[in-house]
Amino acid sequence: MNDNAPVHRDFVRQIVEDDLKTGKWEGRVQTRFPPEPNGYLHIGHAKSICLNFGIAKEYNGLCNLRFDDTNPEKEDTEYVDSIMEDVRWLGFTWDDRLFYASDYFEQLYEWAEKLIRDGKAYVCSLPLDEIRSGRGTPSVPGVASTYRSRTVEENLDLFRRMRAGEFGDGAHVLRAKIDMAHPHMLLRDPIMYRIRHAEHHRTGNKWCIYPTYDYAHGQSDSIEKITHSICTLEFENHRPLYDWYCQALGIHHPQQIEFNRLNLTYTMMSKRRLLELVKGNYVNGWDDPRIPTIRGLRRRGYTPEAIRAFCAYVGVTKHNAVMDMGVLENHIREDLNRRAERRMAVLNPIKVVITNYPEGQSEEMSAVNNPEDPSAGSRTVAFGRELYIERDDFMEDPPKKFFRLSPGKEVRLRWAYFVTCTGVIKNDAGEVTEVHCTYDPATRGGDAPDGRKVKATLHWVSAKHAVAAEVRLYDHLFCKEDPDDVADPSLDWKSNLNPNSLQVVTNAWLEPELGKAAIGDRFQFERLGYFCVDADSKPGKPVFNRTVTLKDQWAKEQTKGA
RNA sequence: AACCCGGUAGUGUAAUCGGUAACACAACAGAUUUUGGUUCUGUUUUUCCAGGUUCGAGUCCUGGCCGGGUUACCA
Repeated sequence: MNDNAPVHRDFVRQIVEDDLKTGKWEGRVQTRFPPEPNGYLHIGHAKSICLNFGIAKEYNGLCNLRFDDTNPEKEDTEYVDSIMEDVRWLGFTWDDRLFYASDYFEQLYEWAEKLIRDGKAYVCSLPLDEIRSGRGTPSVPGVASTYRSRTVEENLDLFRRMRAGEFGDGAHVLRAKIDMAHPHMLLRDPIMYRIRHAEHHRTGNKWCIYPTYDYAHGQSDSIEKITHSICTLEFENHRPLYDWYCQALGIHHPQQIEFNRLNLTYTMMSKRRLLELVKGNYVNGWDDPRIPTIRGLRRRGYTPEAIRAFCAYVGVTKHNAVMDMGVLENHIREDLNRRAERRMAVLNPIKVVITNYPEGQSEEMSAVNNPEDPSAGSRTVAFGRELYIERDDFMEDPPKKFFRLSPGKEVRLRWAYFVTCTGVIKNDAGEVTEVHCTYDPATRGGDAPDGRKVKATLHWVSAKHAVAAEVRLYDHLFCKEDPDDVADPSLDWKSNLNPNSLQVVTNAWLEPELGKAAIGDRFQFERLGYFCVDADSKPGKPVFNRTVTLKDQWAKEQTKGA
């Protein structure tokens, strides 16, 4: 995975390159990532972050981090802090270019007065519902507000008194005077300022009027001398307004470019719904490894490199697309396959007794840490008479394509010996509680001197030396590819939540080396998947999260039979 | 309904002023393998429809069809 690998130019980069060629912005490239601090960042934001910071880097430009904090009732410093942390974790830096739309409130206010003086804005005192109904419908033109013809002096006076706090919430708004019959609903005298006696997380109680997104965003871009204002498709309709404000004010006018937002199967990206899942305790916080937040993915064991590679892979276009979750999973597999050291762990243990191995004896077997990376070296793994293997790796009465252990069959124990199953012990219920085997001392290390082959290699741990652990197995958050796919109209998307999205294994056994792992460390548990050490780990009581399973040919084979 | 945007293998993308459809993943088959992992090889499947312009159209034009967005004092 090479972040600097030549990628084909998407349409946004083509625009940037064309502008560079024609000298439209004097050779400058300046972008920005403008989150509203009202929620945690998710992988959809990662796509936007990679695009904005990526373009700036590729074309010797700059990318600002700007908080779009124009709605005090929904925003909080908690979100500001988490967003900065997540952007940094993803591997991007804004140096000293950290801005807030709230930094521009005074300038925005002055520009509003200018629009009033130019006859392009007015104070409207209609109640909310009348403003709404007055706007008409897409097919029916709107009706001019009775306040549309107020004089400049009256508007200025009222607007200043709005700022001074003389009126209650909703008593007046400032509207742009555009065209009440415009086919674009957004251009039918949109609201620029509303009265909100609310404390803002940065400006405190200095203001009681706050600019709307449309009145603040383009001008913030303009103040920062942004060249390319890249946003998602749902703002396409807002571009005429963006352009109108810049033109009416006669200020630096960046180009707004819209791209398609990222959608993934089996999950969802809506901030509102993510908030609902967290507040409703459907998941355990914003860093729950099942949700697609940046910190959820981080806790799950994803690397910034894998996320960046994925974002580059998904591409940038203008039509809605839904990426298969499997593609994201493949990216973390690809990254971790190269980097993660191998270890052995048994999640669903069944005991194996090597009946011809001396009681009380044990030995150290040498195991390669990463076959993809010779420099990762090797470690030793304790072997003994009693072992645990995966319950799924033994079948008393196996189907034809089952290569693993069964009575009379010989398999290899990874890095140890060939063993042959000689029998089983069962409990009163008829369940197998112990598998008996004999080993071939000549196969130490896992190779048979006589050249004979086995069809399977199993992972194992020594019962006497193994470390106990909790392992959390994650699956898709939703049962359906599309969480909104609900047949029963009385149900909503939450009815598609996967009840088995978290499975906690409390009696897993790990090879001794894993007892030393530190929080955040990532490993491949051989034949099972990639796992990382969770923050809930305590000394002597490690907790692992499964990041993703390995591809599993055998599991696929079994689904076919079913 | 009006306005805006978009339709290329199953999925995501490419084909850069019109030049004869490709890449990745998935799927399937095989090889290799001390992980049923990795790696490698091969196979299947594509321009929404109908006209038009042209020697030639995924690309341009016209008309349909389908999908998404918008109709917040959210962003």
